[in-house]
Amino acid sequence: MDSPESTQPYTGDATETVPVQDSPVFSYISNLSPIQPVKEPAVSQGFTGLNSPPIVFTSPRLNPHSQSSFLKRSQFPQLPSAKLAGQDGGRRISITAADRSGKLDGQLGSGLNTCTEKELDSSRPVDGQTESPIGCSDQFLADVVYMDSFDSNVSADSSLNYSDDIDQPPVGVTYSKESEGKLEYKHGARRNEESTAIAPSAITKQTDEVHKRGASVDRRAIERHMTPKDGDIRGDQCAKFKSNLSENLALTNNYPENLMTENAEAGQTGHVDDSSYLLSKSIKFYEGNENSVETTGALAEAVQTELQSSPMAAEHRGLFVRCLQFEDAQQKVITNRHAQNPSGIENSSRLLTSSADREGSQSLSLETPPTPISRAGMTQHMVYPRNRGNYSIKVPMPLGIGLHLNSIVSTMQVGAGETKNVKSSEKGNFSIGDEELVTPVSSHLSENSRNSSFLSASESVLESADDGRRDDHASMAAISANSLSTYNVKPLGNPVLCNPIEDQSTPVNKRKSNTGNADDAEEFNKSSPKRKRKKTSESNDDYSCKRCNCKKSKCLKLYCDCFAAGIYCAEPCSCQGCFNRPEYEDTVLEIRQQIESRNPLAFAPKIVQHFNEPPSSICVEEETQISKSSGRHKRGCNCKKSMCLKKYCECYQAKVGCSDGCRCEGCKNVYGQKGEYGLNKDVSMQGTDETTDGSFVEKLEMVGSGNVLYHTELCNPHNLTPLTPSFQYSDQGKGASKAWLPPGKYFQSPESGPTFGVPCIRFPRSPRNSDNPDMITETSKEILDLVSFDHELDYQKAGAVNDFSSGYHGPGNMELLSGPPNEREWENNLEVQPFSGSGHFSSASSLRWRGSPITPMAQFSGTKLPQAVDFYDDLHNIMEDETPEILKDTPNPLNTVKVSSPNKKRVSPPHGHSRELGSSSSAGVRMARKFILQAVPSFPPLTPCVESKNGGQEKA
DNA sequence: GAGTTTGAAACT
DNA sequence: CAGTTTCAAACTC
Repeated sequence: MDSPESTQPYTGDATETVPVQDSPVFSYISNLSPIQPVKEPAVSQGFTGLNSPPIVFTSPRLNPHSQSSFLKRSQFPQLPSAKLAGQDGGRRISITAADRSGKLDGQLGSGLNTCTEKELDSSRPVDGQTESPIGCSDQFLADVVYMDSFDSNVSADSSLNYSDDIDQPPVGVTYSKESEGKLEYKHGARRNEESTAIAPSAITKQTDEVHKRGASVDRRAIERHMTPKDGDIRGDQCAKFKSNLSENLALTNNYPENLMTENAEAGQTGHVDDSSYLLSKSIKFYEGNENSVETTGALAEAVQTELQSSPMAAEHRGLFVRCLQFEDAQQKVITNRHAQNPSGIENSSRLLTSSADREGSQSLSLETPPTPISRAGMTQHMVYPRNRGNYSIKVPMPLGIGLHLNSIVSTMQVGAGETKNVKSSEKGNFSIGDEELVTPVSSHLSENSRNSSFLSASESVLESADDGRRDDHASMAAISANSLSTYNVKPLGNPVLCNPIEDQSTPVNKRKSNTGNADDAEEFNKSSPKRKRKKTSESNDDYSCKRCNCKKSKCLKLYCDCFAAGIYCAEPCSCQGCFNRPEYEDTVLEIRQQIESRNPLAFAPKIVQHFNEPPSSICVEEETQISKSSGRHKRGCNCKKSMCLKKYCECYQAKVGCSDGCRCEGCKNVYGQKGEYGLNKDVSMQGTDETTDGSFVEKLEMVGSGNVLYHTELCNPHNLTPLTPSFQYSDQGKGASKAWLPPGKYFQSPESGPTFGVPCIRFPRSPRNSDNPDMITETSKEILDLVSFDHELDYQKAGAVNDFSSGYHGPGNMELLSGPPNEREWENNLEVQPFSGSGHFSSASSLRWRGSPITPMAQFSGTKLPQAVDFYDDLHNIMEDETPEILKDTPNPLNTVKVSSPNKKRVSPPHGHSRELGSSSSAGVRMARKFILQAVPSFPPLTPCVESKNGGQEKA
């Protein structure tokens, strides 16, 4: 692909790179617009302010070139302005362009705009934005696509947009209004640049008007555009987008001036819906929830296609790349949809795409249809959007970040093509179940219903899962497993992971009791959960994904397995009055935040893997071989009568042994009794005894290690913690960790990877991001370590090793930053698990972290989430290079979350340890902290990898 | 499928 | 933080 650089001259990014300035183009541009210099600062600020937005944008997968270009672009919006020269700022110009540009730009731009607005908001303390920084990150993500897609041109445009946004307080401030104006505005920006680059003079006129419009635009307008057809829109969008793109490109090349015009005319009409759709999405993100990313991804695909065919492709390489990233996912999704849901049901694309698709990471959201309600069946589990409030990322993360279990599931489903119809979601309209909740929800409802569609989970795939499918999905499952806690998706490789199908099926096993009751639930669940459940359950082993049967909790309490797992209730659920549905996204998020505020670890994966331990040792017990996984329950059980031999026991249910953290009486857990755990490993462990929550956990790593763990957690909603992507870090022991996780996994699946990948971090936790420890690469581990020590302290007691709940991070980070390192030695961690006398695990080894979507961190904008693929390298770069700065810069995410680091003990950073990370141990450590700060917060955000890379590259 | 048991989550 | 209540899953019949 072309390097952005090549395009740069074209766009006139002169500001960014010296070379560009030197270039004739630059000189030309400069001549055109004297003003340029002025804007530059603004633009740069915007980005900087954003913190890591740029990073976010970049997709992990992006090739370095593209990334670099991206960065440049972002940084140098000037060109456009310069072109416009006479005009005030790049803003107007871009705006006008938007008008003209029409849809294409609009689409791309929409994402961008939102982002910019958010950025503006973020930058402005005053603004009343309720949204968390995270939202911004999401936006950025969306934007990223846009930017990437257009190399030089785009970059310029993007830059313009940002600058504009920045300049314009009003828009940025009230993001609520954007609708049309934004669309146009945004869209225009990109095109403008293109056109402007060529024929700057033409553009300027309308800019003012456009700009005005944009400022005043109403979100409503956007929503309007998002009609039911939105679902279909996606498909159309792609096509339109492609066509437009191609046209634009052609025009641009030959007749730049014409391009503007055409776009304005044709593009607008044709794509209005799309753009609006995108816009709406972006808005949502902005608000904190939805991802525009998906949309953008779809667009990107289209663009890519276009590019490939078109001569211009070379120039737009960046775009192409992005498209590729999203492409797979989308395609899959689309394919699935069509195949399964002619109607255009959406998928919960958010989830990572099948592991098979590496690229898929993004795929997540791409597909989400605009349709308000549901996406058809796609995924059983929808993950919550993270952004709102603290929640980490939403969908945007297409790639990785945001994956929740649901997403994972969905993706798997999608990949398999198995997806079945979803229940209510498809219906489009469904009655809300609960009156009671309704009140609070109601307000959101309208919007949610519309928007929520993105999230809606469809389900069912699981059931269908045949064995064969399962295999295919296995990867998905793995991913999901990872994601459970974090978002990380595992790549296919793991057989261990539960099959998604199975997981889902599990629910069946669980209970049927209420099936018929739920009023609302029934509606939602029209599909007969029972059948499915039975099938799946039967076929599957004990584990299966359970579905809830809540009657009184509205599925908004941790009593609800679905809710606890960070997934939306789906068909299989027999819940009554369920509010844990995409339609009630806002409510769900709010409640979730509340819960997390009380207990940051609430959504953290319950099962953590002990770092040191081998993934699993197999012991024969009882009839079958029982694998005693190294995993342990985060908080431990409290069984008194079941002797930990029944599923009443969470440890047993998760198929993990009881640990010292358990308070059970008469433990006879076949997977490992209380006293047994840790004996082998560490002597230190013994001392710990039952620490309260968390202490024990710390030692453990997130799931990932053993197959058993994966299955259990992954499959079990409980285990899933999409929202809180936790990472785990395994630690220092790189080798050890690796052993667990096949490196290949990380890298291979882009899907998982990038976004989650790493680390994702769990995450990505999500999902939940990510969590698979396995997923984490060494680098990630390193990062994690760094982070971990920060967090560990706080978390240790919390026990939520994995979670990243925002709260934790915040405090944790704070402490780390300000605070001294700690007392504990990291070094010990690796091999020994240090439970320090305190009984807490040693931080180092445990590294865990979690990024909960919610975490304030997200606010940061996404920091960088490492992504699977290049992620590793990037991390190094980041760690060493920029990351720290960014982290520093970024405001601390403090969160609302309370931190309770129970222990508040601090672990000393692994001075000695510093992993290999960059080679520089000490430096690495430092870096790590910084990195962590950002990373953690932003965790959900998304495309860590890219950012990291970029950062590293840039510095380089 | 109804009812009971169990233990986590939530509440006080 | 401990005790109690609420809740839903697990289990039994």
